[in-house]
Amino acid sequence: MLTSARPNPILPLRPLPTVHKEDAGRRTAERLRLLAEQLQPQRRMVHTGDVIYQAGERFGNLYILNSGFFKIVNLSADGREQVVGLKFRGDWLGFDGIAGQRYVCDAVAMDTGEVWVVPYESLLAACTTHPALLQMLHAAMSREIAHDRDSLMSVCTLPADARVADFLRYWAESLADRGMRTDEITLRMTRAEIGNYLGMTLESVSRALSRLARDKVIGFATKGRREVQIPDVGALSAFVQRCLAPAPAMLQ
Amino acid sequence: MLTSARPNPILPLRPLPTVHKEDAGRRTAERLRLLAEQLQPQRRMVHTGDVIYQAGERFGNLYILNSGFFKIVNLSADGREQVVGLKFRGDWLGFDGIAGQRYVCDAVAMDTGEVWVVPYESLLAACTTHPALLQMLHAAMSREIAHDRDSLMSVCTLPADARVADFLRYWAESLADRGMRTDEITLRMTRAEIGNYLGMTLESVSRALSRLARDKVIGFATKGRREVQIPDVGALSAFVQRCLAPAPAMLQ
DNA sequence: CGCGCTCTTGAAAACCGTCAACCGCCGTGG
DNA sequence: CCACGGCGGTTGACGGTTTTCAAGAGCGCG
Repeated sequence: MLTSARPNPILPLRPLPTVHKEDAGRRTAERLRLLAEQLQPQRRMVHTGDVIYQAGERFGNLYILNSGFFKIVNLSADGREQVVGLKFRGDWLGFDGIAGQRYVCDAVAMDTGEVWVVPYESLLAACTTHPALLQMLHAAMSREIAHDRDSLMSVCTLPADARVADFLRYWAESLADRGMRTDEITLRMTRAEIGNYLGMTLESVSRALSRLARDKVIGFATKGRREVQIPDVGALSAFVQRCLAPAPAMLQ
Repeated sequence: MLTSARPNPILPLRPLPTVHKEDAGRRTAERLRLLAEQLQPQRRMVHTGDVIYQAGERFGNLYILNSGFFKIVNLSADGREQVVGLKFRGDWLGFDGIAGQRYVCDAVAMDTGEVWVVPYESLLAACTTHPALLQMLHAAMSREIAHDRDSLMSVCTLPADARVADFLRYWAESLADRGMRTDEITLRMTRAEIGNYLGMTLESVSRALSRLARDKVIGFATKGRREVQIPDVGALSAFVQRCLAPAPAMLQ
C-alpha cells in the first residue's frame, strides 16, 4: 500500500450528502440569487463556441455560470490542447487567472447560456462587507480543486470503458445536483471532445458507448447519438465497479 | 481542432517569467516570512510517513509547508488510492476540505520537514485586516487549480516515457523556483508511487528512467537509483517534444 | 444531390501492463 | 561473521487493451 501509516485500513465511506431530490435545484438557485443580489453582476448571453476568456489574456474578471454549459480548454506551449474541465449552472470560471494575472485556459460555451461577469477587485470589496460571499468563493475554489483531483484519479486508474461510464455518471450527477433531469441527457460534446477530456481516442469512446448500450446501462434516443438515456445512474457506477473487478467470482 | 472560434491560430507563448536564479528562492522565502509574521502559526515538525490530515477528517486548518515534501493521496469509495499532488516549500495544503468541511485527501510527509498550522477561521479574520494575505491565499488556490489541470493534460496527452520526463522536469522546476539545486535531485518516491502519480506501472517508470539515462538526458548517481542527475532541465523538455514528434524528419 | 462532419465498426499494430526472474541493499538474527 | 528474507529496482517475454488506419453509414446543409 502507498500510505503505510494509515490507522484505519478501511476508511469509513464519507457520509452521503443525502440531499433530497426536491432540494437539489433549490440550493444552487438560492446561492445564485444571493450572488446576484450582492454583486449585481453584469449579465452576458453566450452562444455555442463563444469564448469568454482565453489563455494569455489579462485576468480581471471571474464569471459565474447562470445557465448553459462550458468547457475549459488547457493549452500547452507546444500546441497540445485538452479539455480539462466542464462547467455547469452555478459554477465559477476564471480562477486559474488569479495567480499569474493572466488566464491560462480557454473557456468556451457549449450551448447558449448566460454568464455573470464579476470583476475580481469588486468581488473582493464586496467580500469584506459580506463574509458569506467569501465563503462561497472559497467553497467554489475548493470544490474545483477536489474535483480536478477526482478527474485525475479517474484518468489514471480506470480502463477506457469505465472512464466513459464515469464521465456519464459525473455529467448526470452534475445535472441532478442542479435539479435537472438525468434520465435523458444530451451530450454537448462530440466523441472527439469526450475522448480528449478522458485521455482516449474518439473511436474508443464510441466503442465504450456501444458496449454500455449493449449492456443496457444506457440507451440511445430514437434519433441522433447525442442524446443518451440513463434509466439508472447507479447502473453506471456498478458498471465502473465491474470493470475494476477482473475475476467475476466464477460461480462458486 | 477543438476550439473553432480561436482568433489567433498559434498562441503567442506565454511571456517567460524570466525570474533570475538568485531571486528564485528569495520570493518564496519572502512570502513565508510575511505569512509567519502576520499569522504567527503553530509550527509542527513532521517525519516521513506522518499524516497531517486524512480523508474524512473534519476540516479546520490549512497548512503551509515550510520545509520538506508532501504527497496528496486521493481515495475513492471503492478503495482505489492515488497520488494526485506533490507539495513543496511554500505550498499550502488542505484547500480540498473547505467546501465540504471535511478533507477528501490524505496529506502524507515524504521527508522530515516543518508545517505551519493555520486555523481557517483565524486566517479569514487576519485577511480582513491584511488584504495582502487574502491575495496570497487566492493565488495559492489559483496556482493549485492551474497545476492540477496541467497534470491532467500530461497524463492525457503524453506517452509513458514523456510523462516521466515531464515529471522530472516539474520536480526540478519546483526546486528551482524555491532556490534549490536541480543538477542532482533525490526522488522521495518509489517507482511504484511515481507510477501511481503518473497513471502507469512501476515497471514502465523504471524502463522510462532507463531510457532517459541511456539517452544521457538524466544520470544516476554512483550509489542508489533514488538520486537523479539532471545536467540540463531543458533536455527533459526536449525529450518530451521528441516523444510527441513521431516522424523525425527522415533525412530529407 | 453532393459535400462535410460525426459516428460506427473492423482489422492490424503499437504501446503498455502483467508475470516472472534476478540483482543489490539492508537489517535481523542465527 | 554470514545467512537469510524483505524491499526496491531492473529487465525480458508475453499478452491484452487501446490506438491507428481504413471503410462505410447517417445526417444536416447549401
